[in-house]
Amino acid sequence: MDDEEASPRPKVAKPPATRKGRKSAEAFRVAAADVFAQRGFLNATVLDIATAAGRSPAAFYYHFDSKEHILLELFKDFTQTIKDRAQERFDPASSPQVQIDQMVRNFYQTYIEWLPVLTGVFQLSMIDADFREHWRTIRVDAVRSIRHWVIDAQRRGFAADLDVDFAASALAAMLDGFCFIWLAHDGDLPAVRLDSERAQRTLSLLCYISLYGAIDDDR
Amino acid sequence: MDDEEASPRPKVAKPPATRKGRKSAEAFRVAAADVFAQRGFLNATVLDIATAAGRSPAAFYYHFDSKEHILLELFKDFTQTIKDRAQERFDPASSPQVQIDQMVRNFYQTYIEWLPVLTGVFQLSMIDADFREHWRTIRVDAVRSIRHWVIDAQRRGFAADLDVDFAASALAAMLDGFCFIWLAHDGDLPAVRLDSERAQRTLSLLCYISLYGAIDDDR
Amino acid sequence: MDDEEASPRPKVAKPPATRKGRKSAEAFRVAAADVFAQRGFLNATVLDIATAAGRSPAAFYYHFDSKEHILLELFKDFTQTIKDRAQERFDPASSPQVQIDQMVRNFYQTYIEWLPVLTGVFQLSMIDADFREHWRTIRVDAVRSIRHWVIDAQRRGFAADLDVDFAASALAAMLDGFCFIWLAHDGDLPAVRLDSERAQRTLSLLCYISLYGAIDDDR
Amino acid sequence: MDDEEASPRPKVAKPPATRKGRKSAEAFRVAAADVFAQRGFLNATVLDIATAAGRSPAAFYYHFDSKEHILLELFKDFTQTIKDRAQERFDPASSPQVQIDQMVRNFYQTYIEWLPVLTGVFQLSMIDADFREHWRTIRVDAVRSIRHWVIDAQRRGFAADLDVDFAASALAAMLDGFCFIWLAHDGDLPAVRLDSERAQRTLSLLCYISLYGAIDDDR
DNA sequence: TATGAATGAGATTTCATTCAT
DNA sequence: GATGAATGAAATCTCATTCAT
Repeated sequence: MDDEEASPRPKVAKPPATRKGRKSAEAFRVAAADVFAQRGFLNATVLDIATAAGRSPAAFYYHFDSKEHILLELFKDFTQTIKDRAQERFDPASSPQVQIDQMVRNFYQTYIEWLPVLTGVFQLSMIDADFREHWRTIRVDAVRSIRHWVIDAQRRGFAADLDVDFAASALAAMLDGFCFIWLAHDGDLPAVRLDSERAQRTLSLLCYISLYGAIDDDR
Repeated sequence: MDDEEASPRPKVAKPPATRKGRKSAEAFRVAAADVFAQRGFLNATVLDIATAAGRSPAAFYYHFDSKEHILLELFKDFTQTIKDRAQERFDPASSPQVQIDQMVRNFYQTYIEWLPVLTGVFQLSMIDADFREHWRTIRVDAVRSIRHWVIDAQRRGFAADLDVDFAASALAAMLDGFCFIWLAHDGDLPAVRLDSERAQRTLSLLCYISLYGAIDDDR
Repeated sequence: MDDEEASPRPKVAKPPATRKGRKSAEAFRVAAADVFAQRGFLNATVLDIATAAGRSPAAFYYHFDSKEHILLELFKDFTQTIKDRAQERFDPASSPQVQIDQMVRNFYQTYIEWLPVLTGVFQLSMIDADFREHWRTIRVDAVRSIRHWVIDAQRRGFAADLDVDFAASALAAMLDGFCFIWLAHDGDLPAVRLDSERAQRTLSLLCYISLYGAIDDDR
Repeated sequence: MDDEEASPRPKVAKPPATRKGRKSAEAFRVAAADVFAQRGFLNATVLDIATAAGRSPAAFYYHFDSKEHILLELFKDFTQTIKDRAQERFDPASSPQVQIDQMVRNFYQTYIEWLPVLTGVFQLSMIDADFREHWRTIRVDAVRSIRHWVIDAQRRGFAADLDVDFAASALAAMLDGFCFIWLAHDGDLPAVRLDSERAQRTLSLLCYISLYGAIDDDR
């Protein structure tokens, strides 16, 4: 007689086979995103999600392995979407300023759209090493894009004094942090309300100027 | 993200009366910062802290009301220190670039020094509405300072197109986010190691150029 | 920030420090043995044990790691007792028949005394590889003793055709199985009630005769 | 060990009507035996069995009332087989030694053949009162046969000092226990590997000698 | 007959926090 | 001041079993 340790039941994540199943899994996905958005991933319980989905906790475990796993799935949806979009929206003919502007707005919109997933992954990244890695992969994409801007700017004779990597990382942090504060939370300044158009324009300008603006040496 | 806790906590933190008491409370403070730094606030347990302090969990509750409260106390130490420093380090005679540089480096150094507290408050801000407020107060200081830079720059005829509030918030997010990623975690780019001097210089430059660099109108 | 995986909290089993603690741990031990005896180890829950001990389930986990661990501790008590006794009760001067008789009765009495532990370990051995090993160690002691009888008998010209190892194992299985059936359960024959004296005598005789062929009346 | 379940189960097992149904039920039977052998009855889940049968858990419940019931059915198969064989293999003309030898070998072979069922019933007997009874019926057959040997031996002037019932039970326990340890598990002595021929011979001899005092070489 | 999906009931375990000493 | 011991309240997860199709 062997043991449970000897041959652990392999839990294979199989996709739902029937329409009912697909509907249910989808209901859980939606509910999870909702709950994550409202309570935050760390505060959310499987019971919360199941209740929001109008299903039992046990049903949750029929479809997903754990709270972490459903987040992971949402995250996969996210990365896939990002990948698909990346190829569409790129217009190499336009000027750097336009390109930067497009990218910034793109980032901003995506952040809004995927808020629960992004904040969820971020929260979990504080606790779990695997998700720290996932979080990094999200960032790295943005950082690399921006890195190209910096290199581009330097080729054209600007931004010579900037360290390419740190500058890219810093600007990515700016976009990321700004979106987090204003979209996931309520911003930092008590009296100020978010005006998305102004916000995107400002972010876009900051990126562009910081790369293509010249230092005034006659200060 | 909303929260739910509302029960009033009648306990008042009493300052330690004896030398032994003071020593113990201090040991807990140090231990808490250590543990928060190592495991993160959310992962840390009171037992962890007590063990690190060489004391019992029950003793912890003699000195502090809860895990949250000791973080709060550390946080108060932090705000006090910041306030004290703010008055020292300000040199109104120097040029904007120098002022910005000093402020950025100051921010960076403070971040290093208070890492456990800052990340702790940040983590807890994800879960607890009160701490979300505390977190905001940390940020607001930085944002306000930077806001003055922006206004200054605009007075001198630069950065006209930037929204004052959003620009300030964005630059603060840049500093904050960059420090978090590179000081609390390992940065975003796999192969790149942190060079604090270059990093600070780049951050400083980005802030300055983004405010005082001119847009190239002949794009 | 490290992770829970990186440095799992080491749960060291420390012996109770105060009288209260010792009393409590002992209460759990007794309760566990009771419950194991009544419901069987596999059916028993931590809640059962805690209730029987007049304590909370959480208190159980203060003293022991798991249901398995408390059984392990009881089992350690058992092995220790066995070891201690083994040295007392051995009289090398007496005849084989007497020695065998003593050993059989010893085995029988020990079985009665440690019934809950022995059946518990046995039950768990069906499911858990580690406990299968523990169970084996219990048996091996008996088997080795009996093995010496067989060798002795063969030296004296008896039992020549028996395989030493299998004979020893078989006789041990007889003692073991008989005790299990009649002491842990109700025996096999519906109408027959246990008479311990006759039972021990019969077991003793079976062992002796099967090795020496006949009863030595002049012992 | 007491039990608690008392609720009446009104379901009646219906024999499969179609060929497909029979095939399926049979597949479950085979799979169950396999799984019980591999994981042990207590560790086995209905899902395991269904998976092994290449069917769904729900289908299992179409054919059988519960995990216990399929074991019960296997067990019935076993008892039937035993009954059938009992009448074949008995040769009243041969000597006691030969009869005992045949019976021992018969027992040993049957044990091998029905291992999953026997260990399953045994395991369940630890938890469930009904199955304790079933287990007893398995044993009782063997015990009664052996009881006849003892009475026979006593009639011929041997084994006078043995208690008939306990002796029979003890010898049955020896066969049973030995087979369990060496066939279901890996035996007790680390270095020793099972040699079925020697094992059967030794068991047979032990039974015979313990009753008749010596081997009759002129049999 | 068969299945994917669903569920109730329970067991384990953790942890912040309190209490008696 | 300090501690060992204790606990309530949760959260996670498993599994036998049922149900709609």
